[in-house]
Amino acid sequence: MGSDVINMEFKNTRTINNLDLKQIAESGQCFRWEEVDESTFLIPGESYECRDREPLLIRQKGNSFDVSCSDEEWDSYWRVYLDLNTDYEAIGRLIMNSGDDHVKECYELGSGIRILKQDLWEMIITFLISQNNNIGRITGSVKKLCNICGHFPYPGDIDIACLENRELGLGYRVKFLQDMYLYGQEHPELLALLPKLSYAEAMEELVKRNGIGPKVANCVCLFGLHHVEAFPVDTHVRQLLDKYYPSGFDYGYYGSKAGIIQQYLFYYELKHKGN
DNA sequence: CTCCAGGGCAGCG
DNA sequence: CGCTGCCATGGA
Repeated sequence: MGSDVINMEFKNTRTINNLDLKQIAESGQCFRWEEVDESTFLIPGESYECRDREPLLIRQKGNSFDVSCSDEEWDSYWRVYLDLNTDYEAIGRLIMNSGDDHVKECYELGSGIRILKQDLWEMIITFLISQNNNIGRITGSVKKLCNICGHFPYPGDIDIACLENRELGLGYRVKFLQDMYLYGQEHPELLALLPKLSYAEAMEELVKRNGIGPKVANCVCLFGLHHVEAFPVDTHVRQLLDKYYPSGFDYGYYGSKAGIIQQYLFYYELKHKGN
């Protein structure tokens, strides 16, 4: 994909507040952004619904962003992908009025993070791979998975036997992916159904699948279905909750936006572990 | 060498 | 219900 960059040029400049590409790239929600340089990223554009969408080259200078796509592509896809329709100013005010010093510190560090609306199938597969794994290895496995067919493999795109290739580094998760790809082939209605469901209904449906438990399902809900009330608790979040909130975290205060707060907390925790 | 990573499952009691 | 051992793999 890197060779695409030399053939791309910026067509437009946009002003956007509360958006920091590098923070998002390091926030553990996307595994396929390609860092061209510290302020420029190449973001894959294909999705289950549109497999030939061009990638987005985007360069940040403060709150000014050079982008490679047309106005139409921006309005029909990238604006939603980058969650620009959500009022992050309001979330900042909510945090500042919370009386929670730790959340304020996390927000100070990662206020440019947004919850991306990524491809649903990609999130299902990616977060199946993520279980009991680390971000570097997840990134590697996803990249090698995409190299098989030149884009992220959707149901039917790959022979599931090739998932056993040790080169992919999937470990014991091979069975989970094979089961998921088989189910996706036999039940193509799943990807149309899930977006119609409520958060609770989507959770219930997702955890039926082999290898998807509460944490993976929450990540799919948060990053693939944009249920921003979803609050995934992984090993990092478990540790930070025990460390900073021994008497309990006030989820209720943030209501339907708790998942966004979770991402600020997660990013801060990751940063303070030397990632 | 052990421990850990954006966990979940099966097998217990 | 909750608890425990196990599941591949590679980097620290």
